[in-house]
Amino acid sequence: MATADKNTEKIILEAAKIVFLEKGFDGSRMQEIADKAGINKALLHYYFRSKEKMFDAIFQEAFQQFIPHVAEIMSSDKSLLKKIELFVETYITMLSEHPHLPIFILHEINRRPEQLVNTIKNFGIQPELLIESIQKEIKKGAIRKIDPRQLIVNMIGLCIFPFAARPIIQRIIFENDDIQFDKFLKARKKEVTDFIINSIRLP
Amino acid sequence: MATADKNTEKIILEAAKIVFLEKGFDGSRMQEIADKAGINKALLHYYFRSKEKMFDAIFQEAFQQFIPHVAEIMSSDKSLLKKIELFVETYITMLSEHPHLPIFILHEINRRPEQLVNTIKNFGIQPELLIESIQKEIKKGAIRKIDPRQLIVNMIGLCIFPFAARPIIQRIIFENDDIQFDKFLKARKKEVTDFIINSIRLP
DNA sequence: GTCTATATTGTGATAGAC
DNA sequence: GTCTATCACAATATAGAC
Repeated sequence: MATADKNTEKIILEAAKIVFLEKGFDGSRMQEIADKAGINKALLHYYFRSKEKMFDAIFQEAFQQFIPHVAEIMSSDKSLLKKIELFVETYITMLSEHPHLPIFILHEINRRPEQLVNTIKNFGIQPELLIESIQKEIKKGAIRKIDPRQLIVNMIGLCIFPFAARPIIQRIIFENDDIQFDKFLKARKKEVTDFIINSIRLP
Repeated sequence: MATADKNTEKIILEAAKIVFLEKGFDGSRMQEIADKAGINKALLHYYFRSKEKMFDAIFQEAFQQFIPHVAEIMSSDKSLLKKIELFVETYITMLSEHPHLPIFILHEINRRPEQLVNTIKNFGIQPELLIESIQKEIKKGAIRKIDPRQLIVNMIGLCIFPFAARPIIQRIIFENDDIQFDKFLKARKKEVTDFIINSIRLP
């Protein structure tokens, strides 16, 4: 694992990320992270002082990835259909590359909401921008009347849920076939886009 | 907590359920469960032998609740609109009463998929029934062409996601206001129903 | 910076009295 | 059935040599 040239801190962070994302804070062991990084436990503490501080570093990075950076997409001058298509496409692609992200973030935030909420605040997420941009579309008469917050939750939920529930869905619907499920995810990009577009078009 | 008349096993199970659902298996402590049940640790082992066996009892019950018992609803002779409305209404109401259920199930299954999948198998969930019933609607020309599996995932995801992501949504969109968020959930029943109906109606 | 050895506390589980 | 006391080991963290 200790791939030659990289500095130790990076190597540790990579190992920690894998373990934390798969097992969560409570289920992770410093020993396992050390093993995966090819070093010993003491070094972990030398670089990060405590398990919690190490976790915080990982969580911060993971959360930033998890929250869709949707402001740019939505504030561009593309058509609404294109915007939504781009959002869904981008988000599902990213999640395919980091499939553990959803349950990790969801579970950890649920464990320590007050504590981790500070981390959130620093990112300056502004849902108002997105909400306004949706409201504009409604006023223009481009889409039907809908609570923008409901729409946002729908869009994000439709993208995230299959990843958070993958072990269940794959086993119950796809008889635990990886390839089948991957096909399902690929098809899902268009499927979700269509689903959203249809649901907000005028009656 | 030890409310007089109930037998000890029930009392333990209730305490265990609260702790496990909030903190997960890895984050839960036998001591905390004992405290909440108003007894001592030794009794937990007297009744359940191990933490794992106790957890299994809780998980089994929780999972049964989590999987929507949708077969009855979908195989009735109500209109499709009514079926979907009933499904969404029932499911969101149940989740409102057990808000920790989604992340708990999602996280635990992700931790030990192989192990917990056996528990699933015993429930004899048959998605084929639901899939067929959707396909019938498509053939009738009642709804547009859509992969039934995608539609099922959409329906369930739209219901579950706000609960799994509640701590984030509530803080980012609702400035951590409980009442606002509850209103949002209440409105969501109609909102999700409309969203689905619109998205599958014929072009 | 990196290691070995060790301190210290936490935690699941059992023994045995009542 | 329920309790107290205790075991055995796991896990975070630190001390100190190199």
